Amino acid sequence: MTQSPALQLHHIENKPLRERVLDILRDAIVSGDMRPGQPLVEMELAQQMGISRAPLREALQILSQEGLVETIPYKGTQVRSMNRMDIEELYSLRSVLETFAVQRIIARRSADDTARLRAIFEAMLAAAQQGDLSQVNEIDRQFHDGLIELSQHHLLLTTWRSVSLRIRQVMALTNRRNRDLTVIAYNHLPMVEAIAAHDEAEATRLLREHVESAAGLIVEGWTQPGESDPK
Amino acid sequence: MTQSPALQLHHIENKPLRERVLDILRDAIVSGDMRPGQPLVEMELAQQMGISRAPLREALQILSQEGLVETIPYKGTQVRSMNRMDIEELYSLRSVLETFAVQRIIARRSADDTARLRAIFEAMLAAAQQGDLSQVNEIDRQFHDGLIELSQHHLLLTTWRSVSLRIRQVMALTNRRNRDLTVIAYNHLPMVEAIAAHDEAEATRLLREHVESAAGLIVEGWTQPGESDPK
DNA sequence: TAGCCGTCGATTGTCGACAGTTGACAGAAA
DNA sequence: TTTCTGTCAACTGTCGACAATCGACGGCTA
Repeated sequence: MTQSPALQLHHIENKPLRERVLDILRDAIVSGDMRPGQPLVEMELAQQMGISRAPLREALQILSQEGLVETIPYKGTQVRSMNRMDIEELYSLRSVLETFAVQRIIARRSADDTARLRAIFEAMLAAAQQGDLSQVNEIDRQFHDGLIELSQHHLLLTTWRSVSLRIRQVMALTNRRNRDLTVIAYNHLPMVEAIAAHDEAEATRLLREHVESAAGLIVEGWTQPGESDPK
Repeated sequence: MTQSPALQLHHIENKPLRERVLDILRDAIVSGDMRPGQPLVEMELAQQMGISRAPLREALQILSQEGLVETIPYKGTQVRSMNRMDIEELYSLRSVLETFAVQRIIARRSADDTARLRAIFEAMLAAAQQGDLSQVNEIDRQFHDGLIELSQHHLLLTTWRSVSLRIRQVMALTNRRNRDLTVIAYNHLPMVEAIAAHDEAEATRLLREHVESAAGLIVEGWTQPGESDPK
């Protein structure tokens, strides 16, 4: 028998524990629930999740590679703390990567691309008009992730993931004052239009400006959280 | 007692097994001793090195994050194979990262930086004149690593490491015809001079050209090794 | 009192054994 | 034959126990 017809059972996925643990911990870190400097004791976490240390350690390895935690052999692991320079580096590299993505998008001149970006912008605007901050943030993330994806550069995507995770962490740790959400949303429009117009110079200029202003807002009021500044 | 005077004992280092294993495997891969597609069976490797599977697995995790091997849950790990597109992505991202580094170096306008680059160039030229291919390659690596280091951007350095490892692998897997070594060496001189002259436009143009020609040489005669091309 | 050194608890590193998953193969059913 | 199903071997995933390391504490000696 091939298959009884209409009944569609959905895929039950069986990830290794390591990956489920990874998702949980990563989420806790980038959401700010686990704060910089917080020690991650293997036994403790494993017990808490009801698993053994092996898969937990493997998850920590990966987080370490992603730059979210810091492990010192024979000493332990803690959530990585960031100082001003880390944040500047983060945002400057982000700017470089996104610029590269935009250049590739423009070079391809695909109408689908601009349509998708426009759609994301519309969604962001709608959320902004309803004053839904977290939704705006979520869509903003989609917008920038979208730029990278549309560039169709797999290695860039991989590299981006690691940078963007830490940016999310930084944003979660920053208590932003509520600026006007619709202004934030409209900030994205010129960039979409520049891409649609295949105007590389303008698009990259706008992007750089966009990222730099974002960085500025963050760096400005730092020093509170993970004090790893002085020496 | 503080210390008896002149006797200098050098540091005996005690890395976890995981890291020593990592170094060995990484080296075998980027040197081309382990070829793309080659399966890495945990039990086999562990036995061969006389250790247990735990630290070996942790090393494989990291290699996987570095993009040197590919792991599929419950199936296994193998040396990652690369097709033409992978190589194009590798070199295009490399170009972006190095360009960024050069811009930062120029912005800092440090005489020490240019002195160091000049010194590396001199060494490369000397090796080239003696026809020492592997030495030229080694110094070429130092040159490009040097650009990244001099940019004083820690996150960039981290990102670079992963890209440069895979580039080394690609180069090791390519049977280059022996071009004139002194020509290769002299190719680096204009870039050093452009940096010394703080001429950003020229420096980035030269760099892009440099990387693109390198990529061209590789991509041209590919298809031999890790055939993961078709579908 | 000041400096050295053994001891100890907490935590990470490593190991060997067992459980679960996969793909291939052989044999039963149609 | 062809299709399905049980079985098996080769792995990877997970576990609990043991070994090694580190920092701190406290006693010993000068």
